[in-house]
Amino acid sequence: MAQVDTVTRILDAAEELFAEHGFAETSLRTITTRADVNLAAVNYHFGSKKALIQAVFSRFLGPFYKLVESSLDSHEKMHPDSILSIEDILRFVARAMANVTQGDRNRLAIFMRLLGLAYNQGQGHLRKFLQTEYRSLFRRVMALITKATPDLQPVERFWRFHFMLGAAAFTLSSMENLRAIVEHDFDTKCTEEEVVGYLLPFLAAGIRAK
Amino acid sequence: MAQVDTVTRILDAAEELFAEHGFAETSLRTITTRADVNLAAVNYHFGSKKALIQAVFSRFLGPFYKLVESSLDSHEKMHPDSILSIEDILRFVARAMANVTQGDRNRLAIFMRLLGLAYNQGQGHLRKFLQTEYRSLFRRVMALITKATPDLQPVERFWRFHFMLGAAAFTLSSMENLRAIVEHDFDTKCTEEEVVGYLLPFLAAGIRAK
DNA sequence: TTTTGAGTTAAACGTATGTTTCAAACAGTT
DNA sequence: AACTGTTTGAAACATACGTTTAACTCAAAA
Repeated sequence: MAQVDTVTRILDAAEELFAEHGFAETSLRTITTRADVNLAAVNYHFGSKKALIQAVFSRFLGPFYKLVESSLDSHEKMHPDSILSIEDILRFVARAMANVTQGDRNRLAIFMRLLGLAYNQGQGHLRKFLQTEYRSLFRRVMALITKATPDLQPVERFWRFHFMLGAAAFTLSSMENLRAIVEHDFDTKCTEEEVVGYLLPFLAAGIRAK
Repeated sequence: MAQVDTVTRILDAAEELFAEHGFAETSLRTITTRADVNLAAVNYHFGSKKALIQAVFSRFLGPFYKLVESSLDSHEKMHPDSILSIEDILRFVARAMANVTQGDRNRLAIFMRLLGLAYNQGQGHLRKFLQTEYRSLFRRVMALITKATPDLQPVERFWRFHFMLGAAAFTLSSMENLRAIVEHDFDTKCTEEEVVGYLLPFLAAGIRAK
């Protein structure tokens, strides 16, 4: 076996390059070159480019999924019948993300960029893949949000949820650029934690507007 | 001259297809086929695909830009020294957008998609094009927002502004997809106006959180 | 009438893409 | 050491792309 698994090297390279340039704009040759792997390796190990894209998602979403599930489970075991506030829910999610991305600062931005692309990319196989593969987690979080915002109409809650998703995906995915602007315009540095600290109150206030 | 100008037919087709499938995923052949125009016409009239993308955007941005400027001008002439609320500012922008996009539903998605790409795409031609084309309007709106939120720290206002931008860009650019989900999950149809009607209170509440 | 020049057309060009092929190299088992 | 299934390697394949070319159309100017 090589120093690092071929599959892993491909996933690492693809993750970075997809986030940087998008899916259609990133060729398998660029990926395999950066991964220092033969071109055919992608089709051998993953089957197709589409499958590689989905694999990139799964590697991130899998651990994230389990972490959110387990932390929610343990919380519900300790505090049954408790109703989480929006802030609580967001903190749970944010903490899981921080845990999954820890060690690789760019990983959060990368994932958010992928998420944004997945939503925008036309009749994407990506969105359907995400929807079917991670429906139960989505529903569980959505159910918590529903309990936390009992006065909201379902449709409006749906839209506000995606407003939150958009605010997070957009800013966190271009965090690098935005932080550079902040440093230039305000002569201040922002850590990732500070940005998340700004974000969560914004989201919470937004979802219970009026 | 044909029934409709070749240039216009190309722009119309490109606008629809870009919104539907994205830029990289839309080929010139698809565009020229739908426009019922020869393939070479794009390169003859616009020079390149990049230039076509910018032209599509300019056709939207030009009128939008002028509309916001003039409506702000006339308001300031009628009510000098008045301080606009966040809701007022958002309504000005939304109304200009509605005016520019009226009659063609995809235009809003196009614009938002371009905006997202411009922010995400590291050093693409889009970002520079938008920055130079967009700057003075951006600064004017930002100044109004500053007056409307005097208690906010500049850095936090900067972030909250981009949270708003993100929520809008993300949801409006994938509005087609999201509306389909709403129709499937809630058995309800959402008009664009309704979505914007949901969006603005969310944004306003978010930017003055706490 | 002839000339001009912008507009259109069909075809081709060069390049880049995702994918496939098949022989060579490898690792583990007997 | 020989066999076996798995992984890699270099090359080719078929296709799709953006772009360019050069012949052609045709209305208006000279």
